[in-house]
Order: sequence, then structure tokens, then C-alpha cells
Amino acid sequence: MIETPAPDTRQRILDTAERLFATHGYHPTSLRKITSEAKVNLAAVNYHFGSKVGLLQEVFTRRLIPLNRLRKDRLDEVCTLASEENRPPRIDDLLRAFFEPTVLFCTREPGAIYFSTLVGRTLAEPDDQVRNLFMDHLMPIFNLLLDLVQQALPELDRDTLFWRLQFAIGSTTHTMRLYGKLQQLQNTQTEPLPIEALLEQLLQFICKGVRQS
Amino acid sequence: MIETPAPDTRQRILDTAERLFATHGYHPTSLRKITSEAKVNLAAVNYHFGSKVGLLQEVFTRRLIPLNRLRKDRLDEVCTLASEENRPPRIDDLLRAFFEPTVLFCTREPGAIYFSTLVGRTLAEPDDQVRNLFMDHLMPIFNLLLDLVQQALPELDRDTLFWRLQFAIGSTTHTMRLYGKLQQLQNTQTEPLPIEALLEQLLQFICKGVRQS
DNA sequence: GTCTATAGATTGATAGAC
DNA sequence: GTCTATCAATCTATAGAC
Repeated sequence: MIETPAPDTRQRILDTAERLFATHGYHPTSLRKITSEAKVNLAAVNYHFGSKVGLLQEVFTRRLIPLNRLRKDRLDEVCTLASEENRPPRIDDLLRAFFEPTVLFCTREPGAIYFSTLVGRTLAEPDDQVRNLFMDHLMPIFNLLLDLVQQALPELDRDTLFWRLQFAIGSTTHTMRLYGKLQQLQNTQTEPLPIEALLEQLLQFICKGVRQS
Repeated sequence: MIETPAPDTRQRILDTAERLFATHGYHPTSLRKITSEAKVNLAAVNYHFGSKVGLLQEVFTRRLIPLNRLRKDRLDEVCTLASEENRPPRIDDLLRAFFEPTVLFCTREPGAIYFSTLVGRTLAEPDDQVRNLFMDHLMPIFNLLLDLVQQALPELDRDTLFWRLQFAIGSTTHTMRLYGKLQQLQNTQTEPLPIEALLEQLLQFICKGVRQS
């Protein structure tokens, strides 16, 4: 029945690496820490992923391909509905279609709790090699969003929209990092703000800022 | 006249470390890279700063003490004017008082070009030891801002304001990182958006989002 | 596919002469 | 205060037995 070459060694390495990269960063996390916590042999990483950066590559790809498909589907949905009604897409619908899957992905896909933290941190990663692995996945869908937002707000020039979307991305990634951190610290405090409520606050902030009206 | 113990070794180490930490990150930057580019001896870092993390500590402190004094003065100014006119401080004035020095600091203080990049990246630093060095400087001034914003918008609860200010900080730091990156790549393109113009766009975005009106 | 063992390079930090 | 030389630890990656 099962025909995957490695039973779960590969999976355990990916899960552990995702968590440690998110928690401590890429460079400070050694392969020894990953393999010892994943309870696999040190050499297994190089066997399955070729190198440390190859492992990171796969940590990204495993999550970003389904996430980007989700975002693409949501954006297409907004466009289809708009064209059926013979009007340009609405800006609020576009922003929700893009940012809602981004924020909620961690709760839908099991085990992706750490990935949202990793995403938020990778955008700020100083190392070009590491960040570019991520940008290769983000650029196409961001450019699609920019094109559609331009259709929704044709009176604004593209540079203005570019920066406003970047402001929105900055808010979102910072929020994802901070929310993950606060959940991690979660002491004897009252129950924290649920992620769905925080998302609504964030979307209100972003929509007001991008629309400017 | 000059009574500083080290002539300029200390300074050269700090300048070089600031640039390399901003460009490549803290962990991937070795003391050897720093000392060789600064043209000082490897042992000088441990002599002057005790350790690598002691050096980072000093890189932060050197810039953050004057920057925080600037932000504090601007916030006080807004409050003084408001109390003279017997009204609460205006939200837009408070946000400008806080974020304008933050963004423009790099152009005022000579040599601080790389520091703004470093700030933007450190907020996303996964390593707790590194990030906490920075948070110790940021927390007091952030709490002051939150208190004042609460006075300006008394009808909103503190948690809501906390998150809206975090959204604003996320936009700002992401923008500072990206702007630094784009300036660095600066190819044969047309002249880039001046930082003052970008600041105005950012402030518009933030004010709309925080006010929600 | 998994393991042990280790190569080969780099790191932060220090000792001690000057 | 600055230098050379080096220690001790850590790292990624690989070779080769099973």
C-alpha cells in the first residue's frame, strides 16, 4: 500500500526542522539539533535533502505550494464573481482573499502552527540565499494581487499601490510573529484573543489603509 | 583634548559590525569578518566589548539612546501643546511624533544608514537573546506611546489599541527593511522614491488604520 | 535506507609576548 | 592597547560498513 521510499524519517525531519527554524532561526539551528530531536541519524538529512539549505527549501515548498494554490483560488473566485456582475473586483474582497488564507493557514493545515512564525521571520531574513528561497514562492502571487488591486483602484498609480500592499504585508507578518510569540509565552493570563478575531482587526486596519477612504 | 581611551578602533569595530549585522544578520557574521573589514585585530573585539553579544549590545545602545530621547521629546512636545490648549493629544500628532524620528533617524544621524535596516530585522530576530537586547530599549517608549494613544482615543479599549499600534510597527519595520534593500539594489532605474515621500505615504496608511475613520 | 566515524573547515574566545 | 598563535568546541558534509 505504502510506496513512499522513507516511512516517516523524512516527515519527522521536516516537522522538527520547521519548528526549530521558526523558533531559533535558520543559521543558529544545527543539523545535529534537528536530527537528535527528530530521533533520526545525522546523515539522514544529507541523504534525503542533499544539504541544510536543501532541507529549508523543502520546508518552504511543502507548505507554500498548497497555500499559494489556496490564495490563487480565492483571488480567482473574487474575479469570477466580479466579472459575472460586470464590475471590477472590490478591494476589500481582494485583500481578504489574499490575507485570510495567509493568517488562517496555520489552523487549517495540521502541524503548520510553526510555519506561520517561520514565514513572518523569513521575510525579515538578512541572508539573501535563505530569503530568496521564500521570495521565489511569494513574488508571483504578490504580482497577481498587485494587478488585481490596480483594477479595483484604477485611479491610483502602481507605485502607490505597491507600497500600500507592502505596508499591509508588513502588518500581517509582524502580527503573525508576535501572535505566535504571545501564544508561546501564554502564562496564567486571561484567555488570549482568538486568531479569527485578530484577523478581523487586521483586515479592518489594512483595508482602511489601502483604500484611504 | 581627546580623552577617549581607544582612538578609533572601537568606533571602526562598531561601524563595521553595524553594517555587517544589518546586511547579513547577527549569527552568520563572524568576528573574523568584522575585524578584517574594520582592519583591526581579531582580539580587539573581546578586549573592547567582552564578547560577540557584548558588541551587539553596544551597537544597539549607541544608536537607541539618542533615538529614544528624540522620540520622547517629540511625544512630550505633542502633550505639552495639547495640555496648553486644554484638550487630549491628537492621534495623528502622536503617531507622527513616534514614527517620523524612527524612519528619518538614518538620514539625520551620520552613519546610521545601516542601523535602520538592522532595527527592522532585529524585531523579527528569532534568537531570544538577540531580540531581547533590542526589546529592552523599545518597550518603555512603546508603553508611553500606548498610554498617550489611549488618551487620544479614550473610547477604544487598550487591547484594540495595542494591536493597532503593533500593525503600525509591522508596516514601518517592513518598509524600512524593504527600502534599504531597494536602495542597495538600485540599478539603472529611474530615481527612487525619496524617504520623506515614502514616510508620508506610510503615515497616511498608519493614521487611517489606527483611527478607523 | 540507516548507521558509525570522521574529515575538513570555521567558529568564539584566550594566553602571553611586546 | 595591540599583536600572534592557538585552544576547544562546533559545524556541514561525506565515506564506507551493514
